[in-house]
Amino acid sequence: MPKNETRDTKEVILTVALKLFSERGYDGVGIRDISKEIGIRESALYKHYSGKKDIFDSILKDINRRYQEEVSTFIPPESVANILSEESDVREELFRISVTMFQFYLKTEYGSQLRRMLTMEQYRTSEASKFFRELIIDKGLDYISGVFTDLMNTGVYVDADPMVMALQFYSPLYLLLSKYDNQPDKYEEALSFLEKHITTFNKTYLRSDRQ
Amino acid sequence: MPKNETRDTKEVILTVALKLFSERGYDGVGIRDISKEIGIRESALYKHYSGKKDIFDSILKDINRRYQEEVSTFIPPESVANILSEESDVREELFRISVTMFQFYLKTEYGSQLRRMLTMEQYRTSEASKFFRELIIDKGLDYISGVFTDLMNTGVYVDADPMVMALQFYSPLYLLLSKYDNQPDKYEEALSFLEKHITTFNKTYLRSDRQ
DNA sequence: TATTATAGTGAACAACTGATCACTTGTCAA
DNA sequence: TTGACAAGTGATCAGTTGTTCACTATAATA
Repeated sequence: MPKNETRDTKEVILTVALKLFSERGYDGVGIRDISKEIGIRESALYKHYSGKKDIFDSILKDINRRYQEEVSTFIPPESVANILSEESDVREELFRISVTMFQFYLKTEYGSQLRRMLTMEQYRTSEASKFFRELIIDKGLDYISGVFTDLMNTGVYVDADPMVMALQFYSPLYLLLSKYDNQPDKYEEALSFLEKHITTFNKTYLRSDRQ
Repeated sequence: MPKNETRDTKEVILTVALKLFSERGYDGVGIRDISKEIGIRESALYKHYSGKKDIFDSILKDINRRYQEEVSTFIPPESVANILSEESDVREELFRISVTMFQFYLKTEYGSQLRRMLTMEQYRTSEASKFFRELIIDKGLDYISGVFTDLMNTGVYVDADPMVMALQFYSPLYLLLSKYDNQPDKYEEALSFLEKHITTFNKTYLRSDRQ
C-alpha cells in the first residue's frame, strides 16, 4: 500500500518542473535542478516517473484536468449566464471576462507558467504545439465566438461573421499578453489598452453604442 | 592577412546556427550540431567566435542590419508612398502590405527563423526578450500606426486613436502567425482569415466603405 | 622563395547530462 | 511482531556538453 506522501511528491514534481520549464525551457532544466528544488535526490524522481520526458508528458496530460479546475474557480459559471441576461450591462460583463482571461494567462501561477512553457516548446514537440494552439489560441477564439453568436441572436450585437468578430476581439488580448509578458511593471498600461480596445470594439458592434 | 573564405564561414555559422536554434532552441543545439551541418570540426568554430554564447549574441547583433536588408528587398519603398497617393486603391495597398508582413514572418527563411528563435528564447535572455517585443510586436504596431495617422490626416480613414487602431489591425495578423505557425498546409485558410479581417476592418474605419 | 598569419584538424579535458542499482528507512497490513 | 513494499539515498555509469591546445595545410605578403 502506498504511503500518503506519494501523491504529494508526485504532484510536487510536476509543479516544480512546470515552474522551471517555464523559465528555462525543457532542455535548460536538468533532473537535478528539479530534485534539488524539491529537496530530494535525483534518483528518487525515478520512483515516480520513468524519466525526464515522462515528467514533461505528464504535465501535458494533466492540462485538461488542471485547466478545467483552474478555470472553474477563476471564471464563475454565472458570468456566462449573466452576459446573456437582459439585466446586466454587456459592456461590463464582457470587460470582466476579458480581464479575467488576460489575468489568467499573465498573472496566475498555473496559467502563465503553462503558457510560457508551451510557447517555448511548441517548435520542439508536436504535442506541445497542439496544446499551445488549441489552448491558448483556439479555445479563446471559440469561447468568444460562442458569446458573440448568442449576443447576435438576441440582437444585442450587429450581425457579422462570429469567427471574424472573435478574431478581432480576442487578438488584441493575445498580442497584449506577448507584449507585456516580460514587463510586469507596465501591467496598468496593458489593462488600459485592453479597455480602450473593448470600448472601441463596442462602438462598432454593440447596437446601443454604435456611432 | 585573412583568407577570403573567412567572411564566408563566419556568416555561414550564423546562418546555420539561426536555423538550428529556431528548430530546437539554444539549449537544444550543440556546437557539434552546428559545425557538423557546416562540414567543419567544432574546434574551427572558435577561430571565428569565442564560444556558443558569442554565436547567439552575434545573431542578435546582426538583426538590425539583416532586418533592414531583408525588409528593403521585401517591402519596396514605393508601396509606402503608394498608399498615400490618391490614385491607388487603399484597400488593395493595405492588403498587399499586410500579406507581405505576414509572409515575411511566416514563410521567409530569415523572418520565420528569427521570429521562432526569439519566441523560444524570450524567457531565457532579456536581450532576446527585448528584440522579440521591439521587432515582432512594437515595430509592426508602430508601422501600422504611422500609416493610419497619415490616412486619417488625408481624411481617407475616420478619426480615431491611431494606436488603438493599429492594435486592432495588427493583432489578428499577429495571432494568425501563431495559429498557423506549425500548420503550413493551412496557409490558404490563414490568408482567407486575414483578408476577411481587413475587409471587415475597412467597413468600420474606411470612410468610403462605412456602413 | 621564405615568412607569416589564417583556417581547419584531431585529440583531449573537466563538468555535466539522464539514468541505474544496491541499499536503507519508514509505514501499513497480516 | 513480522513481512512486504513504497520512497528516498549515495555511488556510479556511459554519453554528451562547451572548450582548449598542439599541430597541419594553405594562401597572401615581404
